[in-house]
Amino acid sequence: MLIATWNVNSLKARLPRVEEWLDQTRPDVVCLQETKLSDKAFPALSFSSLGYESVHFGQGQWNGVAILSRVGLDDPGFGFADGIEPDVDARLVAATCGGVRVHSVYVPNGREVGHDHYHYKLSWLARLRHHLAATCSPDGEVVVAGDWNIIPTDTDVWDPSKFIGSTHVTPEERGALDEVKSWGLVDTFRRRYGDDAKGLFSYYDYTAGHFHKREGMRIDYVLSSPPLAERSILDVIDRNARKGSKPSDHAPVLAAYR
DNA sequence: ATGGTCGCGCAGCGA
Repeated sequence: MLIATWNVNSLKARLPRVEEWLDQTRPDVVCLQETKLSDKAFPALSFSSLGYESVHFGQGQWNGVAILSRVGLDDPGFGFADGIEPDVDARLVAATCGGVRVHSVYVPNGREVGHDHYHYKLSWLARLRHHLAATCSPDGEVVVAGDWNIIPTDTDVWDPSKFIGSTHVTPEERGALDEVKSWGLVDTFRRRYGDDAKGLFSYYDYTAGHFHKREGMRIDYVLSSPPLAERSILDVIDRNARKGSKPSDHAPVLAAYR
């Protein structure tokens, strides 16, 4: 089972690159973020012609998440199921694919430390943990994959000194991520490569040649429940997909299980 | 050179 996550930064702008990549890579399941499409505009036919069932949760213009699967796609879930008021944004969609409960997440950016959007980010992560606890068990096969907008450790960014006082690295954000992980999710990528493996990034700002200078951050990851993490056989970031014409600013991240 | 790029949608915000 090969599962991928990719923030495509507009599926409308990225569809040719996504189709090419699906054809070449043939993952079993793909979590997409930032489709920036309404559900009506989601190109389900493009994916079905490549052999993928799909589910999309969008709002148009901003956000929007999807799951593609060629190993079945059942019991779709849209947003939080915590019985509180609905999330204002389309940032979470779930489905069962090949026996795995898969979640595609687009964690709020936070904008600035202390900003309303920063508090929204922290509460969103707390709601995600509650959502997981209410809808599935870490004793089962669970994947939560997406754009987390959090740099888990200083190893996951090219120059931590550039991020002092900014979002993505604060103890509050890292603590909120740790709370989600402590429900029962493993970052198999970091476990595989160890804390001394540097320069492995999933996101590079479009500006100022950051990609070519390898100035990026690892903010996209596939987290796995322990039974799946035990069967992990591969974790890679597809850097090639960040190259060429009209790339997303994020690279796809892939995880495989035996 | 004190910015640098995208995508949205058509000004300026968000990332």
